[in-house]
Amino acid sequence: MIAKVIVDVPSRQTDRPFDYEVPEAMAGWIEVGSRVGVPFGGRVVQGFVTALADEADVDLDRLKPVAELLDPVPPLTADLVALAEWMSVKYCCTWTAALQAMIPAALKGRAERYVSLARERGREAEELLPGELLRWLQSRGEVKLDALRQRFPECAAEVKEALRAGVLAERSAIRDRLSIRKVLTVYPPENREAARDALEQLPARAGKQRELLRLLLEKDGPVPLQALLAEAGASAGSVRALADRGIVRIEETEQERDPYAGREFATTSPLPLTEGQQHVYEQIAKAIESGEAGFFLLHGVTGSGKTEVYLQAIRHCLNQGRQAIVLVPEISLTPQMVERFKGRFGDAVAVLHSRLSNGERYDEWRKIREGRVRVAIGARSAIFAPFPRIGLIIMDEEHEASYKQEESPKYHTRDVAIRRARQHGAAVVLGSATPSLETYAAAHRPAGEGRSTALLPMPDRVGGRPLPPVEVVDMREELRSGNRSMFSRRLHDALAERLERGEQAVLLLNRRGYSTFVMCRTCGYTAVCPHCDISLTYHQKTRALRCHYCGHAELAPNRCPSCDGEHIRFFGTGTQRVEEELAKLFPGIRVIRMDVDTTTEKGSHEKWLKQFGNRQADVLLGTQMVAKGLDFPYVTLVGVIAADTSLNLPDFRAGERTFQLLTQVAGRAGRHHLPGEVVVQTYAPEHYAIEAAARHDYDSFVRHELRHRRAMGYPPFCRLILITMSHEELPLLAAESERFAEALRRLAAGAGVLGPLDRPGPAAFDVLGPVASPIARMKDRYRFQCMIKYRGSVDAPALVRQALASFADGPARSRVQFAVDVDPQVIL
DNA sequence: AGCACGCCGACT
DNA sequence: GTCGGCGTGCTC
Repeated sequence: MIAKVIVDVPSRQTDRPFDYEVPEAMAGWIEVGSRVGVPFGGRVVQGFVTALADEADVDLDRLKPVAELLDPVPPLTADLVALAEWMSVKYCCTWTAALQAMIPAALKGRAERYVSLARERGREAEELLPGELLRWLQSRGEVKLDALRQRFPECAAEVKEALRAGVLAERSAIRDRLSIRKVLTVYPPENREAARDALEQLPARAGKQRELLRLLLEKDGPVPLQALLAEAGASAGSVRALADRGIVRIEETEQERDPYAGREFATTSPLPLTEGQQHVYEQIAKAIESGEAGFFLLHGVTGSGKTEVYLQAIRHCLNQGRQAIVLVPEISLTPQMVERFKGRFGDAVAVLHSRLSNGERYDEWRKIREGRVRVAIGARSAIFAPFPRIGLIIMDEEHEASYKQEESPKYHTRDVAIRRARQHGAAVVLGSATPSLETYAAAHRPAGEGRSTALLPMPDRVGGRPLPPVEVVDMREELRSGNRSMFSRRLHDALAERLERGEQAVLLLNRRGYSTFVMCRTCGYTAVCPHCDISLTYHQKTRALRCHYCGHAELAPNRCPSCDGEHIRFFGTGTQRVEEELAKLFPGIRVIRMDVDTTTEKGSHEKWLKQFGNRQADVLLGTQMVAKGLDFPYVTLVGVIAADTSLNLPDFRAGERTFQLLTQVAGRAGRHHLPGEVVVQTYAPEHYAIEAAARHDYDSFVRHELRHRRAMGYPPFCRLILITMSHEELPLLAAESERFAEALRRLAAGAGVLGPLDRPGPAAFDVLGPVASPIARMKDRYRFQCMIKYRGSVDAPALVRQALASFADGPARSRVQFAVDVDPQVIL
């Protein structure tokens, strides 16, 4: 039998299946999706089996056998292997990169090399190797090559020679980054009578052993060694002594790292659905029952009770014997959200989010793979949950930019979800109060043009509570009337009122555009990274200037390096300044500040929210992360400090992002019995994104925005591919990128689709550029980019792949690096 | 990505 | 005259 294996070597040249012979002993175990170690170019690398075949494509004498099978249960299912191939085609990435994105980091194995003395070569070994090294090897048998290198760094030449001569035998194997956590567990004696006798017979001076045994006899099952020691105040030696007497047993057992262990989740039962919810639920339920893929846009205002619909749809899906995936943006995977799902489905839920350690994430993932849970809830990578029969995929806050992965493979979770649903005949529910324009367009497209997405509107809030009134404050007006503070009089008064009434406020600092750079007020000098064309950001904690892109760090200067002036200013994180201002205006005010600085620590996010929920603070101040999914009954005021900072970004989605953020944060106020209000400060009160957000008017926003997008030729009226090219030498890069753009145009012309978007005909393909990238240099490499705009039935990724292929060869020294971003979400 | 094979400068 | 620099090319 032959296994086709994609090896984990991320290069375009090796990104195709290689053939290996399957040894007899593995035949019954190896499957499509198995992770294997295979000899490749003189070492063992990790790979995934993508197919099994009877015959090889190469000469049999070139075939090598699979060296090892790494897991008894394949980590990937066959449909995931196929999905990875689809991703590599659609996103112009390697197949192996797509496969790697599907498994937890703990399984990203690295080859480890072992050496031992070859048998019957003792004499030669004595000649070649220093005596000390030889004796070390003899006493240990097989050792890790790394360990040997560390122990005898000066013997490199001798060891190499011995390896070459075959005097030292070498073996390599893939080792997981992390094994299943093993805990030593103490098993109490099974025969209580005998144990009691043993207790009597323990020597009088073995006090600790006596104590331990007595404790153990009170338990009715095995006890983790560490817990027992802590309880008895004993050392491991005394337990070992008991074990040596044959009274107790110590064994290694696997332990689950359950991050939610020991937490009680109040069980919740289904709430009665409103008429609107019921209608939506029935449509989704019908789609699940049909067993065919179905797509829905659940367009529901904040507070319309989408989550309850999700929960009941999932219940229905589970009742059909199928599994469900719930996707949420990382930032809104709050404890509140998790509690709701755990409360409804208990232990049938696995939770995957970025705050888990690698080990915890691996354990949650194994629950999925081994069929111990039936619901997976998590951020974008949860779309790869290895379930066998998915019935429902829910994608909450569908418009969130974080669903696009910004590293290769640069996939969009929405597209992958739709593809996976097709494979499983599952229903996809995209939920949002502010759907992305792409999804909105898909749901309003006439039937028969592309995928058909059914629109499920939920325009009413549960309980009929009105959306909070939004007041827009013109900050230019404030300035004109002499208020130079960052708080308008209106927001100031509203805050004072909450403090007086003992209610709470959420303040959002739209931090995009606010940076933390350093500038000299005398000469205008700003600190920039020596390797990248980008300002350095200031980190107050370490007083360091740091580059976000390459990690370069330096100490912040006290005087201006350029003019030696003293007026060098650090523009601290925006939230810090707001916090200071609040303390000045309202002495004694209790503020919780949530931004990257205060939430990096594990669990800190949860801690702050809990404090705020317990009303231990008056104000929750933060960036984007306070806008999403929070639900606190005493929040009656939401303030947005500067609504338009994100409006002026040079990105065609700036308006859409601003509208979404404002709508979302406004939804945080007055969710319960106390009525809420929202104050939005801006320098552009007449902008349609701000006006529409203030009126809670999605339709009006979309009409404006679509008109704008059509005029400018942007999605959803076309699609984009951004290609970034980089090289150390600018002239070479300029010439090569020009050549690449030409190659693309030639290919498109050959396919008969080259031309601007307004070109007549069913398809168009336009190549803009090359131009210098917005970040023109990164990690000492210059960067140029081409933007492709296309519409209609063009296989644009295929054209890009073809063009790329012709640039793969040529002198390696002068090879330009290409990065392809299909459907880019951030154009900066 | 590694690792080996292959052609030109500073050493025993 | 050799050791080793890393430039190119292949890996079932």
